[in-house]
Amino acid sequence: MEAKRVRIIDIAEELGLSTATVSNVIHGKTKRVSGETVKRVQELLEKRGYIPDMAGILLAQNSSGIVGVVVNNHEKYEGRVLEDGFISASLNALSAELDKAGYFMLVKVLTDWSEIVKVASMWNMEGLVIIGFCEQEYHKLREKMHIPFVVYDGYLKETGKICNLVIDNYGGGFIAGEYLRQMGHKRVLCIADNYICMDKERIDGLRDGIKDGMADFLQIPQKKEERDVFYQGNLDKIIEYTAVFAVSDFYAAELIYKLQEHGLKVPEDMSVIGFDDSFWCEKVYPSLSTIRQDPGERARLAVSILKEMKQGVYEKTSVILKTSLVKRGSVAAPAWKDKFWEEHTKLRKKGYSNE
Amino acid sequence: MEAKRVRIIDIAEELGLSTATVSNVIHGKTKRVSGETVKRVQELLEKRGYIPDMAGILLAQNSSGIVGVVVNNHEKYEGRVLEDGFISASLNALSAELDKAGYFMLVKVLTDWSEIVKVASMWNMEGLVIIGFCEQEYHKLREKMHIPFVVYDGYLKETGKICNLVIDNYGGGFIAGEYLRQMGHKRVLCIADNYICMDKERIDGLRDGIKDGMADFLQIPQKKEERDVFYQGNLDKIIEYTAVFAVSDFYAAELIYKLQEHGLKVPEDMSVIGFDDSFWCEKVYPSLSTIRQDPGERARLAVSILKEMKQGVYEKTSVILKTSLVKRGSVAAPAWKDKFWEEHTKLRKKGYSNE
DNA sequence: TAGAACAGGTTACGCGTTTAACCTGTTGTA
DNA sequence: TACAACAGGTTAAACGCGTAACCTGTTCTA
Repeated sequence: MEAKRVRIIDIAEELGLSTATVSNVIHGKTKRVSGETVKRVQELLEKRGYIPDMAGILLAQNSSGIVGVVVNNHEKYEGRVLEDGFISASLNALSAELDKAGYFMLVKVLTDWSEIVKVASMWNMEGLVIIGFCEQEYHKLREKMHIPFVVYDGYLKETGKICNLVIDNYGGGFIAGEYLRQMGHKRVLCIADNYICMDKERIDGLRDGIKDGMADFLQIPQKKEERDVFYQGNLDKIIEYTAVFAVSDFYAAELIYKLQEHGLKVPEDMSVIGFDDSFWCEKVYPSLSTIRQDPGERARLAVSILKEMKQGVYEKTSVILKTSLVKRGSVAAPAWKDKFWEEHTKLRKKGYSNE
Repeated sequence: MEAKRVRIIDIAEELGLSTATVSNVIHGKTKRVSGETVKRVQELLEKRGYIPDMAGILLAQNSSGIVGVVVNNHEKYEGRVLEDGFISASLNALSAELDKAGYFMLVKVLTDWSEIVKVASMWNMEGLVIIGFCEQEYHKLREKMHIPFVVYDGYLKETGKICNLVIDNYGGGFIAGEYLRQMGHKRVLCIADNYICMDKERIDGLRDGIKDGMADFLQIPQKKEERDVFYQGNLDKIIEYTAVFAVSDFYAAELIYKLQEHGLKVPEDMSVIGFDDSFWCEKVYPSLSTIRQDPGERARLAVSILKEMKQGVYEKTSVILKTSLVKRGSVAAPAWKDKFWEEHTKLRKKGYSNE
């Protein structure tokens, strides 16, 4: 079990060389070493199964090759944050990109924002990807932190010096609205769990996309049980609309559930469109139409920007990432409701005026 | 940006002490240090914001506090392995448990099994959790690897010395079968992408659970496009059964999609039960009945066993984890099909005998 | 023929922390 | 009185690696 590990010095001694030469061969600095020696060293490294010890490397060159991925343990995930569609997709993409770039990925789910500096510093991380901390004082963090970091979907009052990879929330909302309008919807509802940051922008986009149509907003609770209660009391209101734009696939799926539970069909009786394009969107029935964000592109950007920052290029501005529309099965033309609704409204107005 | 980091020696010098004393205070070895000094040191550590440097710790005590989580990049996930319901749930639970135990989690998605030793060794990891490598020669790994590891769902010919946390596949299949039988099903189909390891045991369990009922097996392709083609040709066969047990929620959801796409209702026309209890099972409609495995329990076990192994207790035997039945909306009694089928069979037999 | 250039190395040190071994002065014990 | 025990430290070595600076001998050049 406890096989003694092979060190550079072991290789060097066995060949009657110095550690420096072996190190040079390992790092391809082969100008100073004869081809013959290079070959001998490489062969023995292979034969003995030399594996570098990060402890030494860390100490000697003061960088670890670790990139930290820090995820906000927001209570709305109820302790299951890494299972969320968007988060797990981001993690998956980051894992692939970091691997490709030769970095290691250390994942840390944090409840306490202030721990970030500590973790990054103790490991001498190459960089940090910060996910899910929307409204934070990133400029204060920049001062405390002496390594590069990029932020996913930060909501910054002042930009500059902070690299923020933010999804085009307005645009996403807009194309959702435009699509719904094209499909013939005139009364659309947006459901979201808050009215700040990203959600506000998505709603604004939706309103502009739907143009002369109507786009209302309904705030739903963040906790599952509260949402269940909420839907009991508010489904009536919701079904007065012909389409719902949910700010996440998660909420979209839940709404579809509630609707179908009450005997309503999607998309026949109600169109629903989500946001994110989670893994399971195409597995469920009706498959979920959604506004896609591309985790792969964002991860590629994140890693390449971290690299550039490492080179000293700190003036990286933030990037706004484009969304795209994914048409699936949960959106259709409003079949009958609009006509019904016109009638209903007439009747109701009559009723009122008659009273 | 480049604030000089505070080292033990800085603290020591400022107080006119040796680094050893400061180190002792940090590690609570306070027998050799006066209460007065302890207090002074602690206060200065706090004031200067001392953060330990893992490089030094790693070098000095030859252990990193890192636990690696290694995930098999199986092609069936098509590059999205960390988005899988079971995998992401495991990761989430492991993240929480490792954090609680004071470990760091380094996530590595591996295509090449043999890289495991290298990664573990170069970081002097405390331990390893190996996920998704079903049939591998873990005994050979044990010889090469000089740190503890636990395996998720390994399929080992010889047990002993390897700690394998394996789900009770037979039991899971059994309770699925039992439940379907209780609901009145007599002709059940199991769909799986292979007929080895876990899947075989689940099918065996299903057969015993369904008792005198019939449980057939159908192998589906691992690649999405091939499955699409497959379903086109085989949906007819599938709907001759009254219930389907899928070996993953993923496959269950996909089947439900295919069924509903063809105008069949779940559970009215066909009952479907999955395996895993993924995040989205309760979000979709019909919500997915499934055999639950508890990622939290497994993660707790994994971490506590790794700790024990670190103490030298290597004789940890494997653990078989119990599953549980989660009744949701995708299973119901077979309403009409059985009767229809009896008629159909009679007619067919007649037809044959007459020929 | 001086000395520059270069090939092919070696030596020495730094990095931050832990820990075994050592030191010194004081008090307790037989 | 001798010396053990202990409090409260200090010192120095060790850990594995990378690298700047240095060294030696040979060949090329003016």
